[in-house]
Amino acid sequence: MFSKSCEYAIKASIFIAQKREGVQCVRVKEIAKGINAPEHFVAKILQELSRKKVISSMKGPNGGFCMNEAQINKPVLDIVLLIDGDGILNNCVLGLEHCSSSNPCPMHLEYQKIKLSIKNMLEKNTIRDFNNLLVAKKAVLFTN
Amino acid sequence: MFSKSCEYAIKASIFIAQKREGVQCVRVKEIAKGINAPEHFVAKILQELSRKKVISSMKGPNGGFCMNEAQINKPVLDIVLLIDGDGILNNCVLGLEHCSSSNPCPMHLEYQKIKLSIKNMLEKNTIRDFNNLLVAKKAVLFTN
DNA sequence: CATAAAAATGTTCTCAAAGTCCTGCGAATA
DNA sequence: TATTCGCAGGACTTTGAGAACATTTTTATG
Repeated sequence: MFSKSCEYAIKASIFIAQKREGVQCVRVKEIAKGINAPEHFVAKILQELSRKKVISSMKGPNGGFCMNEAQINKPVLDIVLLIDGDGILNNCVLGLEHCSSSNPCPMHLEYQKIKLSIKNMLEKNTIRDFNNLLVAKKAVLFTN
Repeated sequence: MFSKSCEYAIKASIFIAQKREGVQCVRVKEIAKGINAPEHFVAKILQELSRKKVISSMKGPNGGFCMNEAQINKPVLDIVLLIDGDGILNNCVLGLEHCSSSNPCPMHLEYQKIKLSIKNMLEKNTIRDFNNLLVAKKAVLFTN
């Protein structure tokens, strides 16, 4: 479904939202541990998210990554589009180059419904929504 | 969604179902052309499908691949499970090793619905269903 | 101002999936 | 029974995502 990068991006964002108390920043190392992901790889993804203003960053001592209210309230779709592009919403399920309702592959019509429900789900759920589940101990970000 | 192998497997199966008039076989070369895929790679996938009885094969002159009635009436899910495994139905959307309703990732509940609709779609649609669209000229297997 | 901490940047390494190539073997038919 | 066509299947190459490493830049603070 998502690329590894995108999985990490989503998990990292939720993790930052969760740890963010006040304006405090979270360091890469802590994030990587918290979501059980390779540190350097996560660092690179966070840079990308930061450059595109999906999250914020502070250099220097006590620096790290953080999110403001507006960022926390963004739909998860924003992250997905940024990291994986819109392929998940547009690509043909059978890999045809030009597959559309006017020139569909055999599975197009059926798969269109799936894509819509995916889009819907990613649009209506924000980082905050998923973070709330975490805070309420109704979900976890990593397992052993 | 699917691996390239799986895309080719589905397209090839639909193509064979479509070309199959009577008991005639379709050669690899023709299949590869018809679904716009690398011939040798398709050959390998078709061997796999044939070994697992999802399609049939005939050696020698006028040989090739074909499908009987029972095979054509199988749900597409059979092919997907054979080539890609059940990951598409079971894997965690955020890549957690042990993600379940009793120990869910934040997106688990929402994504569960998507997975169910995918399973449903792949179960209720047979090769024949998709082939029918092709025959009715309401779909194509490759584009330029 | 010096120093240390942490993000930013860019390069390189690794590995599995995708794709290609090659040779052997079996079946059909003239 | 020999010849031809096409499957069987292993081995190899390519490609790109994922991951690790090294260096630079920025900033807080003593």
